[in-house]
Amino acid sequence: MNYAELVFSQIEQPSAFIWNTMIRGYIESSNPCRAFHCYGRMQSKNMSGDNHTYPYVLKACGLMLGLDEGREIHGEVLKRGFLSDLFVRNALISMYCRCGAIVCGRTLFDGFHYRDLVSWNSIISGYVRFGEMGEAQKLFDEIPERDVFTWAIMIDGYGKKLGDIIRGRELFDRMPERDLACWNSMINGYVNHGEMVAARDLFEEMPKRNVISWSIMIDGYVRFGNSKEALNLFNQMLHHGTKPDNISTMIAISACAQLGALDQGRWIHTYIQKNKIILDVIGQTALLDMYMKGGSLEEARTMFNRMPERNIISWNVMIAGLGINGLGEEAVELFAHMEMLGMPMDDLIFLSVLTACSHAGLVTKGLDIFRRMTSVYGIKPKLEHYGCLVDLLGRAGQLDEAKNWIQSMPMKPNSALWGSLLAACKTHQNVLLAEVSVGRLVELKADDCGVYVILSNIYAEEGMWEDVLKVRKLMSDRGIKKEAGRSVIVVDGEVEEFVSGERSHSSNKEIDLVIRSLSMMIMSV
DNA sequence: ATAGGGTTAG
Repeated sequence: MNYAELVFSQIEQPSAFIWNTMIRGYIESSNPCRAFHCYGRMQSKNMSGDNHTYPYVLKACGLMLGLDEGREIHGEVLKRGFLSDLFVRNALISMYCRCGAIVCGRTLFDGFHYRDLVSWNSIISGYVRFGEMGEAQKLFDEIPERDVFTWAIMIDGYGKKLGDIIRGRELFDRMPERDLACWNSMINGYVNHGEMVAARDLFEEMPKRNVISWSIMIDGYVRFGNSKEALNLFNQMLHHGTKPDNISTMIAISACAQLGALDQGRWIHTYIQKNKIILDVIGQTALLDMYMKGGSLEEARTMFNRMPERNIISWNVMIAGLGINGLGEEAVELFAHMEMLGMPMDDLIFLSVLTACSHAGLVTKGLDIFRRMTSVYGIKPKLEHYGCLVDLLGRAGQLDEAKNWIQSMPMKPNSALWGSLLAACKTHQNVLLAEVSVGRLVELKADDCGVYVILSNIYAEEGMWEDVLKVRKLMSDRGIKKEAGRSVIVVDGEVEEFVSGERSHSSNKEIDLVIRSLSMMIMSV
């Protein structure tokens, strides 16, 4: 497109066809705003659009959700008598439907008797987009003939999160011939409803797959917490010879991040570079996150420093990661840098920086940031922020101060908050507050083994042996057991999950795995 | 030329 712009700028008087080509180019490179702007330039050069221009420009308006701009074009269409053109009319209907002005689209649809399948499909898709399946179904029943688009639009609508997947499947089974997009829509419908087994069945059954089919499945597994299967599927996709694109690689990276699968993540990163896949900020942030979650602070730093564009989430990943790795000072510095740049702030960034403060024992700094959060940025602290504050004060031994915050906070403390207070009580030997915390944890049904171990340790240190025994007995009465640590690595292209204290792997392979995953194990504990 | 399929990260 850059090259096209260069050539275009050298043409003295571009024809309408050339203008149209430029506008189409912007749309195809997902730049509808520039497409619209290009049309503006065309007009300012006293070039008027032809019957091909309007559908393009209207599509741009629809894509950028520019209802006002779309109305403007509508006016011109009327003025120049293009409303009799079916293509232009359909484009107007589609524009209104995309922008949410379905009534306007419907008026146009009803106002003319010359309609084709595109008119019908456009208006049906408008109702589908805004969840009005009833009206969509009505039109679907009235339509004189249907093509593969018509069916696909309906299947897609029923496959939405709140849609009726059963009816979607009925349509899918009824339709005369299915193309790839229909299969993908149906599978995506199951994924949206969390029915991964049904999705997988269809996926295995479908005659042909493309990168979108694979992405839908891989994304589904990531979304429902089965990143291990997501990575297996991603590897299968490569094996099948389907080339991943920016979206599918990004999904795979987030799977790696979720698993802490650093090696596989690195491999994908290299693959991206080798195959000249262009990742946007989001994809790059996913990589950054993957390195952070994989514990490679150095690679994360390099990634962050080389990013041409960073948004609040990129900063957040960095600040949170530094904090978790004990580099609170650096996290706070980064946060200060953000403030200096006048970056927009949200509640999550404060959560990260407060966590960093508490891990590094930066009490004064943390309190200051907490105060500025409301006074300067107008962000109301949530339960999690109070949790950070309590953690911060607790770790620093200011247990009474922590207790005061708990008492004055406007919401009910949760188990994480009591848990962190309990941990602080252990560090700073406070039996009374520890007992209160355990009491609350029991109330919240969050009394796992760690809670009792801590409590009995506190008693032990105070020499309160009877209480120690009481706790131990309570534990066995309640059948509380120690939970296993988990970690995941990739061996010979297979994703393996590890559960410490469990012998699920064959013995010689297991030894190999143990050696190769030692560092992962340490990190996951 | 206008209508349908994966949009994501903390």
